[in-house]
Amino acid sequence: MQKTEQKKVERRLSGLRNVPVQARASFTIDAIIDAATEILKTQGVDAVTTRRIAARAGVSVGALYQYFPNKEAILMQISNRIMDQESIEASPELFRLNRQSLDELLQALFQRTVRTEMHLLGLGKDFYRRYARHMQFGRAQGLGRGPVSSDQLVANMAQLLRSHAEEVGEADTELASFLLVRGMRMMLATLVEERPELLDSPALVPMLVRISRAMTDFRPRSED
Amino acid sequence: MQKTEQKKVERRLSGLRNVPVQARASFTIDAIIDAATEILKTQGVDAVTTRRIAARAGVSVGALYQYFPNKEAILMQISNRIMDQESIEASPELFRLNRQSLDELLQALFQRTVRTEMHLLGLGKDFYRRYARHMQFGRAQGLGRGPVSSDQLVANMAQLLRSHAEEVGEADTELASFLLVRGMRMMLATLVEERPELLDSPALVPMLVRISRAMTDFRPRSED
DNA sequence: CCGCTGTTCGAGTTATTGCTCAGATTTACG
DNA sequence: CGTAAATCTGAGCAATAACTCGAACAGCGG
Repeated sequence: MQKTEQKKVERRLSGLRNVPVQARASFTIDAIIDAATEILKTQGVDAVTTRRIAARAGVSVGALYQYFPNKEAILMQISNRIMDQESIEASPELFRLNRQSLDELLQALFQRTVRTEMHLLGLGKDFYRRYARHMQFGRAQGLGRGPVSSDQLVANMAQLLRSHAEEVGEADTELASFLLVRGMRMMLATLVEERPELLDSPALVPMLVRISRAMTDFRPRSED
Repeated sequence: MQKTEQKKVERRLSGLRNVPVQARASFTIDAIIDAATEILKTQGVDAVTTRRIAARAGVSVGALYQYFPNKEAILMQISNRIMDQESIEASPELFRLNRQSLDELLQALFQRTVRTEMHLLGLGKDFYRRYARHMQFGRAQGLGRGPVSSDQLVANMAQLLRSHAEEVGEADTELASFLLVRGMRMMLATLVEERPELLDSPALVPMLVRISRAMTDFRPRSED
């Protein structure tokens, strides 16, 4: 009883069905994820079936369902792993820039975003659209420590904007932070997906900075 | 032979398998689309099966495959119809603003975009993500007459920007127009999808105008 | 009213899928 | 070495899907 309850809680957190206790089980899980990723890359989402995953991973279908409640969970796990990995890599840099120039922080954030989206897109367009793109970050991409949802990230950005009030002014910080975090991500994602060659334009970074300013700078315009 | 070739061409253009010549066939096609739309709205994409569509439309599966090469084509047709309809509605207004203020044109464009995305999202999130969101406009949303692809729309915007050179300056107009057309659409789509309540913020429209300026205004900054 | 073409029918074909479960196998550990 | 827990097996179940095709039916020009 006690143990079953415990497992349920852990399942919630990890997205797994059973938590592996022996080493070989962890290998199996990795093999499954790797196999699924491989099939995804080479044959597309629709080719990712439980049978094929099992075959490629060198295990049986049963083993697969020992740890994943369903096929979707595997695809999501792939997305999550990449996002987690990328945001862990990005965290130190962003944290370092946290209390410094807002522009620099945002630039770094955008650069990381592009990296992540390219990585995810590399796993195939269909997968990207159905699973990766809309997935929210489960952990912080910066600005904080510990697990942080995408909503939380928006909230953190709002607070950051308020703390930079002197160079930002006052207005709808909620809207601004949402567009800054989610909107810009989608914008960059579209760029990555449809016109990757434009990423090399020297005009891009300055433009992004200006867009960020347009989102954050609420001070009355001198020119108007 | 001649006729078969002709049909192939028409299929390409309309996305249909056979072109209806009698009136009842057109009714059937409409009934199919309507039925599919209804199921989509009430039960989600995965519930949209050929059998169910046929049943609800009061026809047989065979009739369905007479006109649509496969199920996807039906879903796409739904997307396309909405986009076509919306852009036809929008065309006069945008054309009228074409040679006037750039800001006003863009504002109108964004407003229309929000409308369209809300309409599409109303058909369900999964459908929106899998079929609608990434679909490019098959016809002009404005700025021109006749069928215009999304790429063409970007090109038109680029030209428009160049024609407004005096208030725009010179730089990467290609990047700017892409972000203005596609990027902004995705940004607004995200807003519509995730935080529709922010659409009512009085800060939104001014912010969008400022963002557009940040994308288009390449003149050297006086403050820098 | 004939005959031709466009249209509709819907049972049947083919295929595959996600997932279960009873039992075999491996590991941990006293 | 023995036993209980963890792990793995894979044939088989149940479900349902997309799509075909030969035959029936309806509209229309002559």
